[in-house]
Amino acid sequence: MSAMRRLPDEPRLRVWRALLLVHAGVANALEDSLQEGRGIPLAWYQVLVELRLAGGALRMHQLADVATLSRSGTTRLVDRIEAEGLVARRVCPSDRRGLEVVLTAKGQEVQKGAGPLVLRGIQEHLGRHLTDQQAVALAALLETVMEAEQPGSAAPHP
Amino acid sequence: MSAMRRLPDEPRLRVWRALLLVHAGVANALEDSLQEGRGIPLAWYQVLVELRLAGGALRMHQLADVATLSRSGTTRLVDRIEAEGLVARRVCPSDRRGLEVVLTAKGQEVQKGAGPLVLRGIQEHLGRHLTDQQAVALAALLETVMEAEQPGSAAPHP
DNA sequence: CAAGATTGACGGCTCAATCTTC
DNA sequence: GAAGATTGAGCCGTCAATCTTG
Repeated sequence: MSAMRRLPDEPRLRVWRALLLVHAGVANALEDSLQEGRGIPLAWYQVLVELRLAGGALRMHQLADVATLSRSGTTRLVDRIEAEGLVARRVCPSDRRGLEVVLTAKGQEVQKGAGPLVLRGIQEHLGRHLTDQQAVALAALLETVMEAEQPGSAAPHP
Repeated sequence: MSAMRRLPDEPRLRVWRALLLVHAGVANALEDSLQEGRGIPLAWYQVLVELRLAGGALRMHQLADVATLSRSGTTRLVDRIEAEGLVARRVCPSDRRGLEVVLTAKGQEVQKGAGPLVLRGIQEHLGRHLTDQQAVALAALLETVMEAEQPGSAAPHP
């Protein structure tokens, strides 16, 4: 074999390297699947999901946080999704500076329709290679890091 | 508390959600650290590391693979890094269609200098929250998925 | 004609500056 | 004046088309 490449021995370096590759692989797969199946990018689906998880509405800056996007990036993203009628902007009743982004009926429909595609993609490119026990362990480990880095992102298990 | 958000119960969904957030957090941290400390983007560092792991040189399309980037994206990325003198293009001796990207002395120097910053960033935003045992377990789980999805990416433990 | 790499056109994101409301 | 959101300029990535070599 000619192309022998060394891997880092340090476990934390191995974690980061594997995290990069797995993330890229799954993200690309979901991107393609959603684009082909529903004609929307993964970022749109993530917005729709976050809105549903939040109960239907989020402020712009909250959406920016959960989407790990800048404020301006969120503005432009919501512009595009709104142009397709999947979400709508409403002035925030309690603070007239702010805007609420709300799911439209069409948005809920698209989100529900896209859900199975995303589930299948995750299963195909991630879950399939793990036993149930391994999946639980992996989720717990990643959530340990997530919670430590982003306290208040969400309660572990409501 | 008002902003109560639900989390998915399905372990594989939890894995994907946590993977997204952890990846974004660490990537942003490393990006900032490298930009401030060495004046280079994370993508540049990754190219330098991949070249070193490969023994000093890679073909353009090989670099595209390990960097999970398109061919054209790799062309432009190497353009910028080459303009700063960290890598150089050499015509491939065995196949005159191809180009080899090689580390320059300056590139090796920058890579060596940036290494500790990256290590510290990974430790700070990822490793710190895990015991040694957990880090090993997490690396093993992610590598299980990585190997299954990208056979030949590299041997697990040479 | 297939493979390797590059170029042009374009989409999407970020930073800094701006406007509005608290 | 600070926070919420938007806009303009610019960087970085992709896709499709192109050029060169096998």
